[in-house]
Amino acid sequence: MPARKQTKAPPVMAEADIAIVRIAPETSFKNKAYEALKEAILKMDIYATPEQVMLDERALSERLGVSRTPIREAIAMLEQDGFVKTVPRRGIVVVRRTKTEIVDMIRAWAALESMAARLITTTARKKDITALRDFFKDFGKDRLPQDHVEEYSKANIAFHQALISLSESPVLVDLTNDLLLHVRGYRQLTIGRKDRTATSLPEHLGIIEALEARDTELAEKRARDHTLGLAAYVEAHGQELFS
Amino acid sequence: MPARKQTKAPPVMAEADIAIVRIAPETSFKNKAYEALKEAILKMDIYATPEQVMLDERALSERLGVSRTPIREAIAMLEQDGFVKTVPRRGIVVVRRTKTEIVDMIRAWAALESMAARLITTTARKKDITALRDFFKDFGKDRLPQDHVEEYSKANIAFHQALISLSESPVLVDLTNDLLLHVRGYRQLTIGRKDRTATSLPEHLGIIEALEARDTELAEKRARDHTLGLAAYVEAHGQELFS
DNA sequence: TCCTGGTATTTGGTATGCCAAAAATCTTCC
DNA sequence: GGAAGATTTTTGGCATACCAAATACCAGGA
Repeated sequence: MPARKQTKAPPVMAEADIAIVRIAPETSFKNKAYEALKEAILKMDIYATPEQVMLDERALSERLGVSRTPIREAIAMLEQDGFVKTVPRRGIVVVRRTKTEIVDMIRAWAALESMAARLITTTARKKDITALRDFFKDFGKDRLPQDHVEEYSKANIAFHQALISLSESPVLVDLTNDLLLHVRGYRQLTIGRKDRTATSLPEHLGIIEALEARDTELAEKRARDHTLGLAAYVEAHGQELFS
Repeated sequence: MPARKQTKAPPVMAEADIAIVRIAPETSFKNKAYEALKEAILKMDIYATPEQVMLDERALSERLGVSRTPIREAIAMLEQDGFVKTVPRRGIVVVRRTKTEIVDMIRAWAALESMAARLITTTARKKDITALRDFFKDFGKDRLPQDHVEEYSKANIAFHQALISLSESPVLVDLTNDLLLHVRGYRQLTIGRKDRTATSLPEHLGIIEALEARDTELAEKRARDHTLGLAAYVEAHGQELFS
């Protein structure tokens, strides 16, 4: 049996020199494809176009410069996430949610966030809670949220995510983020549009106050009612937002 | 170019005769593998063995009689579910949850279930709510739950799932089921063991009563507190249950 | 012109084979 | 006998080829 030639130079370097960077698993193509496709799907406004958006394995593999195999694995993952649905010999379709489904998701979000609020009152540090106000420091009497809907919407999302994070519950954080990704698919519904924006800020501050006061029940209720309010809003005014 | 021979007989049948059965997409190997592996993982007691359980793509493909491709796709899906974690050139390991993680999951479960309870008070039919009692009809003064822990545990799970279903919220149902699958991994913790079993039944009945009374706040509170009680129990007595 | 049979093409599903990194095993030299 | 080093084996990652079902497309006939 012929010996395999060795081209690798002997490692003469000194050990334990710099903090080992964990070698960076250099994400596989599968994961890269997953991230790329996920971002692409989230970026596009799937509710804007009349006909459903389809994906093509081969086209994607060419665009991303990899074979179909990792693409298919990425698609399988996206399907688990509910972003995509592959129909046997038809194609891969980007899932469009109905108004009912979105409302349903927002309710679940409300449930998770109210639990987060509950937990926060018992574990979070005062300064971290107070820091939540910073998300809205750019808004006030002289700069109304309803006059900067886009910007306020971003602050809104950031606030909610920061809030959940304070619960220090990975499960709540992950589940909520997943839901948020789906809900945010609706561009037009920038998380409570102009008319809701006005009441949004005071409610947020109310939540923060309850958290600071360590009033578990009140914080939970306010967090829940706030998000349920959004659900009700979408349910009532959602017609025009959906196809 | 040679013509492809046609073996299909011409369909001379009368249309609109029998209800077309939609052909049944005959789940792909990928999905079959997913289901099979998922069930296998849930069936095994991963917390019983000292060393972590590993899966081998090739071995699995042989066992299931399919190639590695569908197996890998199934693995990718299971990884999304959090049941499995594949380490690049090491292997595929069945994820073991820590006590903290389980407690965290139960809290999320509590959040979702309390929201379900809330919704139920406003939408469910009286008879459906009352039917929830049936799950415990085999237990009473003469047949205490704590004397039939295994059986009661099954009724327990069934009750909770039926409860959530009554909310008619697919999102709540799906999210809860996913969490349940992970939580149930702990065989030893048969969802509140003997000592908790005693208080479990009355609490369940309390939830049902609140639902029947359409007392939204109370139902929510009872549902939440009941499950949070389990979380607290696991957090307090979980040491001996985990490695 | 429009329908019809049928072929070509498209598309996801699956099987295989090879690669490189790691780990396991074996060699060899001190 | 032990340890460093080379080799084999294992294992997941990826590319490729082929299949069958579904569809698109096209020619021929009423």
